[in-house]
Amino acid sequence: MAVTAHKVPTQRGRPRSDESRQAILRAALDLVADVGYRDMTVEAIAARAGTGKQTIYRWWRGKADVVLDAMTADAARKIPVPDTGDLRADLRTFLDATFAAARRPGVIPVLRALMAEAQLDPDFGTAFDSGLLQSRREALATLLRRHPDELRVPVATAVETVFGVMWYRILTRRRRLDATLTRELVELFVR
Amino acid sequence: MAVTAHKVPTQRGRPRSDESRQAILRAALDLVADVGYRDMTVEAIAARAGTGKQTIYRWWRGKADVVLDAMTADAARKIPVPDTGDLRADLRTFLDATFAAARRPGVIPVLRALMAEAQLDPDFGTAFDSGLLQSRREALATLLRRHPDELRVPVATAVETVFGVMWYRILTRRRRLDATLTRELVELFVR
Amino acid sequence: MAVTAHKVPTQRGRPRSDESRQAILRAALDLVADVGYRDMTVEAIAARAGTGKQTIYRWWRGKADVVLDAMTADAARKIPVPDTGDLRADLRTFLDATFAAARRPGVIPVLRALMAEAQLDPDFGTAFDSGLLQSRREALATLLRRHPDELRVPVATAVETVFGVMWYRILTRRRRLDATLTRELVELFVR
Amino acid sequence: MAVTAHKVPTQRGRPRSDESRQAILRAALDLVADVGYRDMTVEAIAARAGTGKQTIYRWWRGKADVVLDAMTADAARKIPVPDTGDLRADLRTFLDATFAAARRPGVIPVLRALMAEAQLDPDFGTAFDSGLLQSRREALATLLRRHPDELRVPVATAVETVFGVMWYRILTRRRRLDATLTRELVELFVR
DNA sequence: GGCTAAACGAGACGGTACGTCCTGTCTTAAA
DNA sequence: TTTAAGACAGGACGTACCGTCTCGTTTAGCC
Repeated sequence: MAVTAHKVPTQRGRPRSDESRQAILRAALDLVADVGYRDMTVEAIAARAGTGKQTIYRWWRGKADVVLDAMTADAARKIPVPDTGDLRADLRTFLDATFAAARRPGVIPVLRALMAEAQLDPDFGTAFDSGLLQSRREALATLLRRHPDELRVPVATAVETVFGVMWYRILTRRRRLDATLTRELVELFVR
Repeated sequence: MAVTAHKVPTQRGRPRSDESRQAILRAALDLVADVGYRDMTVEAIAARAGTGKQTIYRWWRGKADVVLDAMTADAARKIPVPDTGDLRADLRTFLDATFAAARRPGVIPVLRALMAEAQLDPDFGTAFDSGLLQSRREALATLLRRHPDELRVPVATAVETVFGVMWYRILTRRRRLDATLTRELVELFVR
Repeated sequence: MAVTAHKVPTQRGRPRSDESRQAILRAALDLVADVGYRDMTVEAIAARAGTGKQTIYRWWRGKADVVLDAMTADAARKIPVPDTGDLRADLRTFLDATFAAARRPGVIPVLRALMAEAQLDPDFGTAFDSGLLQSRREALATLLRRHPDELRVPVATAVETVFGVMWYRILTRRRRLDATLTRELVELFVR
Repeated sequence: MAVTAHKVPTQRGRPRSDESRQAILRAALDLVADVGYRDMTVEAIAARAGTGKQTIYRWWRGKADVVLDAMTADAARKIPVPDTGDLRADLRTFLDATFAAARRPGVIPVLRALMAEAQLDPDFGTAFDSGLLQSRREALATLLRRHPDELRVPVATAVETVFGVMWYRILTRRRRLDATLTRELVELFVR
């Protein structure tokens, strides 16, 4: 077989600095915690990261994109979809893990900021929904679809309701996402 | 001696112009519809209303406050809390009316903007939650508390879940708030 | 002779408050001293005088007018034009008195403010020149005109030169207006 | 080793735009002529120059500074100090040139504005006096100091008196600065 | 090792809105 | 009719960021 190198144009010029990239993501998360998302500016991110503003605009579309990237990059957020054959147990496991992830320090302010930005910037809203939100919905839907007969409502409705109450508590800073809520939701949805 | 000496401090100076007030509220709603909440500025509200900026800042804390006021002032938003003794019927009536109010033209963009602002501005968030949101929760809670034994979950959880799924659909611009959702929710919560 | 009241139309309504008038003039002078003419506002004058802004605008055209009024009202500023027959003596007396008046506390800042305003506001400039400045020039001209032959330059030039050096020192906050200057000027102009 | 290690700190960032600088100075002079110094705003300068307001505030302290810069930058204002050995001739030459410079179109309104601002803003006053005014005084003092015995008054007094009458005519918009005044002043000061 | 090219930091740029301040006018009740 | 009070439309202030640009510098692959 012929070896055609024509497809990789061997990038020229100085490569992207991963050091800067990480400093920016780190600075963004720090600033959300320090001054809040609203008062965090691209200039402040650049200043704290020790980079130029242009470096941020070169790789992201704005501060919302940076924060979303920082959040997504956090690999520890992976939540497994259990499959023991027992819907109640699987659902309980999934919800406990989901809520635990949201309770990790610093996560809720970021989620609130991202959801807010999604309302204000249509493009970001689309990206946010079809990215982070959709992946969560898919995970839960996959779990629920294995036992459709045991549910009191269609899978799609169940998914929106579960994440609905979760986001409602996050956005209104009301009650915690804890085991009690898990128990109540399991009881609610499973026949 | 008779009671009523309770000081009416004889207002001094030129009274507030109700004409300006209404022009401002109107301009704000128009602008949300025209350019979106994010791109609406206090300057633009003042310009369209034919007032000075100072008149806005004198009576409101910022554009979010104006929009909230404009929305709240709309008296047609009153949703009655039915009490026929039949939980399913009452709940169905209440949800249908609630969803219908939300579906009125121009309402959803405003709700999205207010919820976004509530995330970005802590003070506004508090005002928004303990105002508009709380009044809705109270209404539904009042309805549900009449039949605690027929619910699968505590009243508080039911309330948050119902408004959770409603807001989730609003914020993610997903499926409509319609009779189907009403039916599913009634089935879900009522034993 | 008959007493006909027809010429005094017996003014109706509340008479002008002289108390307010004096409070305003006083407040204006105080404020020039406290914060400087530039940072003195009509609002501040009204506030310090305990009057409404309208009362100021009803009787004066702006803060410059108030200050000019306050300065002019100060009757102690009257400078006599001596006439002993001795030009040198008369001139010396006049200049000493003129310089002494200018040296009184608080006078120079006010003069500087008025001359500045005269540059910025053409109307005020005209009023200022044909009022305060002109009366001073007339006084000196009257004095000098009695001895035209003893002067090295025409009266008009002498007048402008004398007040020129006086104002130059005032406006540039340079050397004091004192007896040395008087002596030098007398020597300069009188043959 | 050779001397010259004296750190030229390798300028960083985008260099100042000389195009913008000149556009701003030009716009300022135009506006003084068009609407007068008082009604000229920084915003209008920026608008006419096609720059941002920040660019003005980055390099000048306000409109007075800009106008002073524009006036000073005009190199044609250089007035030589003649030295023929003949005081009367030298003085006449100097004064004629000085007055001619002041009579150039557009100059007097600017001078009046600057002197006014010098009264209102203490910092600007200091800068103005120790800059433009001082350099003029020095020039004339240099000329006069060569012939102290021929003067009727001390050099310092003569200087202040000459510029005094000049400024008095400028500020009161009275008689022109012309050859007649030159002749009279020479006659006045030179023994 | 020199050359080309992209990314980098720095920071000035044109622009926009901010929230404040003051102007001069007005509208009220009280004197 | 004037007064104190204070709201009003208007408009400039000086600041803060936006997103873009233009510098000199750095770091890579290629010849």
